[in-house]
Amino acid sequence: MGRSPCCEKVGLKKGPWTPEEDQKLLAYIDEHGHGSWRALPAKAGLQRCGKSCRLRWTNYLRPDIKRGKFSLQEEQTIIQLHALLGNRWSAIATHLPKRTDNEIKNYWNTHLKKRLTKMGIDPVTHKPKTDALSSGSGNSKNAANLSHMAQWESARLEAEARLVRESKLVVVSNPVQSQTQTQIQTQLINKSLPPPCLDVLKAWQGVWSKSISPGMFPIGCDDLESPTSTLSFADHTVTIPNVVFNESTDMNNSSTTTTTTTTNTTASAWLIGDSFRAVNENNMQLSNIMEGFTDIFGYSCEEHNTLMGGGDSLDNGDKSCGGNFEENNKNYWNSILYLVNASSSGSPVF
DNA sequence: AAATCGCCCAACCGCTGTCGC
DNA sequence: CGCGACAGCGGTTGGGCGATT
Repeated sequence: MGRSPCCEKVGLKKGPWTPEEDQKLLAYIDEHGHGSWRALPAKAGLQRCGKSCRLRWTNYLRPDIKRGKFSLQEEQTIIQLHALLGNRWSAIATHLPKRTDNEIKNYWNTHLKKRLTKMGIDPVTHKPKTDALSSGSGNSKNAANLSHMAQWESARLEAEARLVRESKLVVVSNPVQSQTQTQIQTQLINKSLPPPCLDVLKAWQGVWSKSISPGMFPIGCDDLESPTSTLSFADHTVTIPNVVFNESTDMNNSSTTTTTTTTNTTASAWLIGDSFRAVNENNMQLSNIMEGFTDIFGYSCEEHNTLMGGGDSLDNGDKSCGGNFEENNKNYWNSILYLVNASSSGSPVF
């Protein structure tokens, strides 16, 4: 690996860029394109290394960069994709037009990560923190089991993400196989594979319902405060296209169709909200947690029921906010798959 | 008003992957 | 195949700035 000497060269400037330098770089790229980054600084009359120029251009000067506050939908996308991809910021950035990987990384580290942590969710695994369980209930066996399950969940999630990616690749590259792949994809969705976190959340419910008495909450939730957002619920309502898979049960035909509808929802939001709600609907602190989720994901359970068409997809006798795990599962993957499908075909990830 | 603290984010560092010779 | 040059990526840093004491 020949590591370039780059900025180690004497006389090259480091640190913040001046408006004059920006102007030079912009003018040069505007006229010639960036070409070789290494050769650019000399040609553009800049006392910078090529790497610094590239970074300045890609993270700041590029004309198609959107700056400023992240929208709610962008936040949701980041959280969902981070659950799938981890810290692969460039991959995540390909799904957020006009946002740079650096910006997304910074936003995650300074905002989203903290908010999830504050709500008792591990920002790495996107699962409820298990230490909260052990310290809150004293049930170390359950906590250990959950920890174990979390590991399996992580492994499985990775495999599922890979499957989805591969499916996408095949769809793009091989139209003959694409139908089969879509079937696999659909089977994946319909086989009641719980969405990420769901197993743990279900178990978590069990632990909580057994061990938590009113007013007693795990560490990490005790000091939970309402997130700082001042948005109203109405403001939170966002439109997220929801891919719906309609699978034919005809085994000879095995046809699978995919249609796209638009609903005001995102599946993972009410999944998690549901799990929390199921623990103890009357607990005040729980409602704070729910507020937190509502703030992060954009709407409440009640909203979800309304938005999903009066609870048609959720009822089946279950009056809680979506007790239907299969439905949750489908919607979670629909949501992820929408992101996948919505991405450009040239995405390096999918 | 000054000092301190904490947050944010642009920029840097160092590693890996890719490509051409 | 091996090597070097280069681009790209993710982790980390540190300066600026607003909030708090």
